[in-house]
Amino acid sequence: MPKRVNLAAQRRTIANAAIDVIDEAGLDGARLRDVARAAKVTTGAVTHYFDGKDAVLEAALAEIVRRTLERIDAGLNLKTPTDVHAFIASSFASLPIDEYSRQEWRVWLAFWGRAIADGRLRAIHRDHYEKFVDRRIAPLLALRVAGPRPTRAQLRKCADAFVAAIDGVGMRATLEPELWPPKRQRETLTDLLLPMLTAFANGTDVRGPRTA
Amino acid sequence: MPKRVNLAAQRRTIANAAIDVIDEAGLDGARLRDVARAAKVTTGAVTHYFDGKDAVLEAALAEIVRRTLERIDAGLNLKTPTDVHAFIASSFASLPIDEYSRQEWRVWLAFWGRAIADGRLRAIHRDHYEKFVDRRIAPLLALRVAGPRPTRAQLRKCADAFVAAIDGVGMRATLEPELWPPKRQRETLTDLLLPMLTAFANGTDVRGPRTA
Amino acid sequence: MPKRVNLAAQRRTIANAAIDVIDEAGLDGARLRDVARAAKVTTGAVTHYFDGKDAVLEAALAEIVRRTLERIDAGLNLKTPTDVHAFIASSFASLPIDEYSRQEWRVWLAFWGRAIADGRLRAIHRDHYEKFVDRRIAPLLALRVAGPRPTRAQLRKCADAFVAAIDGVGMRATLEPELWPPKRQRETLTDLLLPMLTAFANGTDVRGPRTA
Amino acid sequence: MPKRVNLAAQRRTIANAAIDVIDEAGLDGARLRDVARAAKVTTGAVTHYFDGKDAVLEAALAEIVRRTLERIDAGLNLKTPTDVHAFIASSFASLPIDEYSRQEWRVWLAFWGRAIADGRLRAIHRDHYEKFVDRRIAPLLALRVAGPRPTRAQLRKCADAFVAAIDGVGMRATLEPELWPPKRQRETLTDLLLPMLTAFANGTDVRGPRTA
DNA sequence: TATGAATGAGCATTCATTCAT
DNA sequence: AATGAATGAATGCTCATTCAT
Repeated sequence: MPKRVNLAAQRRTIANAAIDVIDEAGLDGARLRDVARAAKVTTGAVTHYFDGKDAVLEAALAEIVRRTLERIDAGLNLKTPTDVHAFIASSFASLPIDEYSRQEWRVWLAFWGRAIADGRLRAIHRDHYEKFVDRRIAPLLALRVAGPRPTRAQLRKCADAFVAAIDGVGMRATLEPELWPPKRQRETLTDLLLPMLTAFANGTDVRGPRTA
Repeated sequence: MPKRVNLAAQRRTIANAAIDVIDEAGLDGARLRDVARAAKVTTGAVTHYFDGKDAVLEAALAEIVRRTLERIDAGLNLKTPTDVHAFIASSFASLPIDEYSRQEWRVWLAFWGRAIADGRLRAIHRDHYEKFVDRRIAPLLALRVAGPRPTRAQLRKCADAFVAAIDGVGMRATLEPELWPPKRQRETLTDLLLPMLTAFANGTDVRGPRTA
Repeated sequence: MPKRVNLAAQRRTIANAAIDVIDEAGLDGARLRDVARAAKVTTGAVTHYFDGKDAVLEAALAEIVRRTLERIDAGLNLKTPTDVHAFIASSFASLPIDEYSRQEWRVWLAFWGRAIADGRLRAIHRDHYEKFVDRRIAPLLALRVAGPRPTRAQLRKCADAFVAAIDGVGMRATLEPELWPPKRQRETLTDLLLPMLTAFANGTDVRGPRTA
Repeated sequence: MPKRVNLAAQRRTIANAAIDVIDEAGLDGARLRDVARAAKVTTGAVTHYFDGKDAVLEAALAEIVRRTLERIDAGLNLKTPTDVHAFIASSFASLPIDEYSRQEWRVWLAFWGRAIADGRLRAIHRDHYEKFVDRRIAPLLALRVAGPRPTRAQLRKCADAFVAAIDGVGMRATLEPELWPPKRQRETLTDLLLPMLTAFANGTDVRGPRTA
């Protein structure tokens, strides 16, 4: 009988190796040979487990997404934040604040440009944002201490804004890491979110004031 | 007497052609041959006016940056917004809300991934953000209707948050254009900026509340 | 006690599978993996029963030759044709006139090009023609109704011409199947053979008339 | 101004080089690198003049066809054969009787197997046979010394048989060159064609005898 | 005996760059 | 100044073969 291998595990190993290579060489500079070497397999093995280079890159992106969501879940499952400051603090884990998360951001960001033109990558992106937003709905709802219960649409809009703030700060910090230490990231994100979330928590986020 | 050609103009033509090609084929898929064809010159001409492919891409990015800033200046020079709503409205021009700005965003975004590893591109990026933030300082200051005059650091922080909000929304809208029509972009950006800028305008943006 | 498998049968199964694969993908496009799949065995089994790809192809060619001769024998053993028309009619079975024989011709023809440079394949070819010609000697002799008994050399020459006619028609029909339905094949072959065989039967095929 | 090259001539040079390589290594063993070397250009040049390997092989086949027809025309243009023996003798030039024609036959034959599955190659083949047959119509007609003027269909059938005879003999001689010296080829072809063409010349080739 | 995962050499192909004109 | 033919290094991919199980 031939050697029995864990197919999924091998694929995962290669995907993780691909992430390292992409981080070092960029999405363009990533060669299958280097991915193979990083995964300690041969080039033939890589094409054995994947249909080709595109499939490997796709798997790498999917792995990045998986990691990102895993981290959010880990933080959120611990305990649902009950006040605005705790909520904001829980989002810091989504920023590029340590070497591990910085790598994820670098690779994540490297895929953006390609996702524009690549339908499969775009689908993964979209899926990611959908889940990313979804997991914030419940915690956001828990923040509301006054005013009417927000509609699902309102929650979603609030989550959209929240996600945009993280992306905006995280992107900038990824591109200018030496100028954006964790402290600056946290402060900027707080500046952006605190007013909005406070208003949301108090139920004063209605459109009323804006048009009034 | 040799033919006198407008060197700068030719370089600009090629850079613009490069933008179109990058938009269509992606940063990786962009071939110098196609850039040449799009600029209606020969491949030889491209390498004649530029040191190589990297230089062409660099010029394309610089051109994107130039266009972006030009648009901001055009909007801001018209008249400095005097209230928060007007200020936010003036920022809408920075979002991917028409085909022209969408192309800029697509190409701009395509460069992010490469800028991480490429020092020259990163320098252009950094330069862009510096200018982008700088131009917001004065208009922001003009918003302040109450409270003490903000320090330069405070202004900069506020501008940072402002820029992050635009980037966060613009990025998402660029990757999911069909899900993010201009209206949704404007609303999300307003949700994010209105509370913060209102607080800033009223001078209630002090850190006090946070530590209290 | 180890499992007793019918070695020859397994080899035959694989060779037949190879024929199908060659017919579909061509001699170059034929991959050992596909042969294995077609034979419902693993790639390992194929290399277990054969020394390598060349050996498999060789076996496929040998099988084709075996089939071809088998058909001739089947037709000829039935009864030796006693007149020229019957003789010609008996040769129709060697043409690509049904899907079964068409496949044989396609594969047979695919090997010609490779046999030129490959000694082992060439040997099989040569062997085939030797047998193919041999089996025609007796039937040809039976046709002779007048004139002196032909020498073995004369018989062989006549058989050579006969075989060439079949090959010429069969090849053309294999390459242009839609233009060469069975009827056209039979007619062309008859046009070619009837005058020659009639002369042979009557003993008027001597070189004499030509020099006379 | 850049160097002006004769595009067609370069393509022809490469096609001829491809013929040599195919003859030596077989259709499968033919590597683009070797074609390039044989043509004294680089691999890049080969793909510059052709779309890819398939296009090179196609050009090689087309060149073989061109050469073959050219030879026929050369022989036929000299003077139209006026008797059967002269006609048959003129066809000897189509057999693999010298090293030059032998190479053509080897390469020509190598393409048969692939043409079965490749539409583009098949088209070239078909075209070849069409022209090959066409050029025989007039000379055949000139042979007719008695009987009614043959119809175009009759002529075509006769030409078909003629071509099949050449192919049958040429193929066999190509695969067994040491057994088929020019003399044997000529004799076999004569054995096959003389009775048929004599009947045709005398107008006794009617179907009558066959059904009678 | 039989498996099929893994190997890795070999291939076509792409494309920035060069340079004779 | 401008051309575009030619270069050739570099890469993804294929697939016969090997071999631990």
